[in-house]
Amino acid sequence: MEKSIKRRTTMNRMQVTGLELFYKNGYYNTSVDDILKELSLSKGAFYYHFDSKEDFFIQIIEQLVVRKIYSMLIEPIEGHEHTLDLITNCFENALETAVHNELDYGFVLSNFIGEFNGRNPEVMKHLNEILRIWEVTLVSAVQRGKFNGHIDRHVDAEGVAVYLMSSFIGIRTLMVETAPSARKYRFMSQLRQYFKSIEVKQSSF
Amino acid sequence: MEKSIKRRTTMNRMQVTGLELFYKNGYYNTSVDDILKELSLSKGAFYYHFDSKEDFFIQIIEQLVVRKIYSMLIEPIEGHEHTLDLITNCFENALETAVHNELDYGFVLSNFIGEFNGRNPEVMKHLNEILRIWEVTLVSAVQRGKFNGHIDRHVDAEGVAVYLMSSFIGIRTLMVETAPSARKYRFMSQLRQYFKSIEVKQSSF
DNA sequence: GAATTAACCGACCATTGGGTCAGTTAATAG
DNA sequence: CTATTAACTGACCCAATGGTCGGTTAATTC
Repeated sequence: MEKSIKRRTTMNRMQVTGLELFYKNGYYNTSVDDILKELSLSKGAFYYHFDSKEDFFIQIIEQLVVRKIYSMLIEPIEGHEHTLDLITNCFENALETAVHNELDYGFVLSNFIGEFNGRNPEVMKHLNEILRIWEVTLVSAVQRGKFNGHIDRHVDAEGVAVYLMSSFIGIRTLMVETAPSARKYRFMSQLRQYFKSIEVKQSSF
Repeated sequence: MEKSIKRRTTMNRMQVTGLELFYKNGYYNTSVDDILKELSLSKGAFYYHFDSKEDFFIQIIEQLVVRKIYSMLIEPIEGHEHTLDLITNCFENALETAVHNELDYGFVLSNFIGEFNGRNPEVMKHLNEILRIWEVTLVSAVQRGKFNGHIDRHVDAEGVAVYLMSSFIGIRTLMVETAPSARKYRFMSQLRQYFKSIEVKQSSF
């Protein structure tokens, strides 16, 4: 019976609140006390469960962020036919949560990359790992599309993946402050436009 | 003789070093002392010239960041003909500095947006202002292209602008850690692909 | 060359933040 | 019922940080 229910519950409460605050205020701008105050818990409780603030954060990434990103950005793309439709829907859904100002894991990702890049290699290792998996997923999705005859066979799958990741990360940054809904709509239109340009032309005669 | 030479020189030195460190370590993770140590100057000197750390930062944005972004991302686009070529070249150049790990103002921008969003409205005001100008520049560039007959007249200029900004901000984030040169190359290829899809088809008969 | 002032020094202050630890409480085992 | 242990408390430590202020130095002015 490794790790009792109570222990797990408390750790999870801390992680959930921690992620919320880290997302809102940034890692370096959120103190352990801030999180504890929110939960009416003490310093002792925190350091009983976690080794350090950094250890705490890495566990948040592994427990919460990775899983959520998997279910939002990875799994939905691992379907079979009509790759580009899958990706379109996936982005559509992921951005919709952003419109409603929910805790959005796509942005959490690019946010944290910005904050830790060049400062904390340990944390970056974990964030890069997520990016890598996302990239691999997209690349093989595109290759599948080429194989299935939906995507032009001259298309560079790696290129498409990088372009998709870029635009997604970027639109998430842009949606944070100004007119998220309008920007989402415009973004999705252009994404479809771009997709049309790499599709196999059905009737070009 | 408002603001003597000496004053200006010292302030500028502080700002340049400040931006460097803010870029490298983030705003909240860079102390005033860090900057001062670099320059062998004292606390007194700093608070003689600036009201606060925040005031200091805002002046950096206005003096250094805004101007640099103007010259890198705004002015090069304000040419006349062949809009899409202008934008392509502009992005190409801007990303090239990133490859060489130079202090890159495009990324500075998205970096700081991530750090200040929802935390410091005063600073965000300035950052959003830059984004707004960039957006306006891109929108009118596209409209010019439509007018000149280089861009398909059905194209949504605002949409293209948002899409371009997104992808640029995103690729800058992605280029920071992994294979910047390869990613830049792939990105530019896909950008050209996308541009082809909104160009006026020269010979569609 | 005395007076004024711009530019700068560095000791000091209050607060914050990560982390420690001796001790308390509550559940569980024997 | 007692002993043990898991879970948690909160006072304390210490280094760092933004900011203050009285004082010094060097350039300018008269």
